[in-house]
Amino acid sequence: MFGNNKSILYFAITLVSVENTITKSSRIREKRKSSKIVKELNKYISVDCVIFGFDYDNLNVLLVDRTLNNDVNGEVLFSDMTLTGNHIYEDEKIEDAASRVLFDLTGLEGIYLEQFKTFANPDRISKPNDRAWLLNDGRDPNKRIVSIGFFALLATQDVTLEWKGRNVKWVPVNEVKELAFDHNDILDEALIALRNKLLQEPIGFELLPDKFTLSQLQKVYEIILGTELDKRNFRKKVARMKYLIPLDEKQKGVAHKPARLYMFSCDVYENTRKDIFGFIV
Amino acid sequence: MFGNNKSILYFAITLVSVENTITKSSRIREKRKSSKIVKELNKYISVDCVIFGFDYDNLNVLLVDRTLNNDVNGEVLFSDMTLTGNHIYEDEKIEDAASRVLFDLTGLEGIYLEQFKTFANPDRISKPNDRAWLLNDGRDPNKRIVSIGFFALLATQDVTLEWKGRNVKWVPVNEVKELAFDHNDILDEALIALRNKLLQEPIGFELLPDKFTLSQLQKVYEIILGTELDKRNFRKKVARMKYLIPLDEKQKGVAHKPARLYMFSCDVYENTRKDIFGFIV
DNA sequence: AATTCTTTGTGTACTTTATACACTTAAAGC
DNA sequence: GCTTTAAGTGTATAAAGTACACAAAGAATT
Repeated sequence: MFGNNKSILYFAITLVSVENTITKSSRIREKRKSSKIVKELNKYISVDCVIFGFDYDNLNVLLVDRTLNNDVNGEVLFSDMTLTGNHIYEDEKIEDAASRVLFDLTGLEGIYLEQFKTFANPDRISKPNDRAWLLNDGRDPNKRIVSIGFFALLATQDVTLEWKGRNVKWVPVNEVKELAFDHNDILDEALIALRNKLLQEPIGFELLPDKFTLSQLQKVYEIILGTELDKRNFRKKVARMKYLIPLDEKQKGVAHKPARLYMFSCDVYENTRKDIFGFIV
Repeated sequence: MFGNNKSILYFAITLVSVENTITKSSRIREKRKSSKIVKELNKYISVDCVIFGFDYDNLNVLLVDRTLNNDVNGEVLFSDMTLTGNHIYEDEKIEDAASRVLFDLTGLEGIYLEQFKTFANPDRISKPNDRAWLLNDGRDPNKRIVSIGFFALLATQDVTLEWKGRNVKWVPVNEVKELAFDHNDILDEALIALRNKLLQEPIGFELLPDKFTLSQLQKVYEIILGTELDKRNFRKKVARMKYLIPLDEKQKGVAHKPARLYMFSCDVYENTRKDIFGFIV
């Protein structure tokens, strides 16, 4: 019934019609006008977004500067970084809150976003800096805050960072220092979830531009899984994945033999995917 | 670095010493005295436990009867079922809250429990019955409640249900009718998470008694994955899993050839597991 | 125009795993 | 001792995993 069914349904797609049928998971990356209606924020529920960005060399995570100044003399009391996140509006779905955080930072919509874990232990706001930060912000550090963790995947070159006022930047995940609150834990769990997902479903392309080369895709796997892969074997493997559509188009402006470009076809994937596979079947 | 390393570390374990080194994931199923200190419950955060129980024929889920009577004449206003769950105490970790719910219902500790998803959308308490139920209970149905979903795995025969006052029972997952709140959604997501996990890591034995036969283990996979497996191929596959330890002991009291019993060795598993495996490596 | 540099793109032999398939054996109940 | 029931085992074929090396394409340099 499940299992590795070899005679799977397979939709033939000609190279001519490819551009029409291919989207990033049927969602489109585009800008929109911010049409946020100001409503009341829920004080107890927040979403934290671990926004991963790939730049061909590193897996990066988007971090926000958190600097607390002395009210009187302006002296810097401490300065560190946090993951991106926000409290949710009272009538807002949590997925929408995560999309909103992402949109406010990147101006992008429709990018890959997945809930991976929730953090709600009573001691998650216990460090002095965290308490001082919340107090300064008029919040009660003794109240438990539930943080629902999402991770997002995008190509760094697809995004021009825009966050009014606060400093936000890409940091390679293996260069991340001590973060605010329990954000190191959240990042660690996001990485675990990302690795698992990457081994389970074809989401590697979400970290690349719409058109990508096989070497770029291979690099995604190598960097995130921390392993080296053989080029020929990797290509043999992806050749079996009919949803990776070769285009009649090549890389431009590279000082070497230009590679063929590929796209991911969500349609083909949905129609050819095996139900489940892994440990036993 | 990762990948399918064939020369994996392997601890030889003789049949003589097996009983000492084998536990259910190093945790012990035992009873304890309830030592709950009554503290304040957080009104906004709850845990819902999808408690799965396997009985060799079905995958069951533990459900609680929810009947609302008219205060005046005692007439039954409605009667349906819910998943098991509770709000958390103000100083309690969410994993501890889930363990507590489980312990209160089953008297068991140390059983497999995993956070799988959080449910917090604003419309999750919108059905009239749900609102009436909360009102009757002195709670505000307009306040958003975050529910952190956990699933638990156990063998139904390991547990004698004990919940003072309220009716609680095992229901086969494919016979579950409409549940309270968004509990059908939660159950569906728990099933998806269970299937994924079952294909990813050896947790099937968590649904069986400590000592089990290979046919019982096979049945776990068949029922949960909804597929039929070939007996010889299944055994060939588990023969490679060194953490399934054959015992010098056989089934008793069965009207046919008794099967050899096996145990899961958490030690061997931890020492021989490949780091990650699946889609690409 | 020729040379260098860099990355692309391809094939084969071997090993391991997956799949399909049927009969004998052990114990209990009658 | 005969029947019933599930346990336990092997082989042949197909598919996938793994290890490994060199020619070709374009850009940059001389």
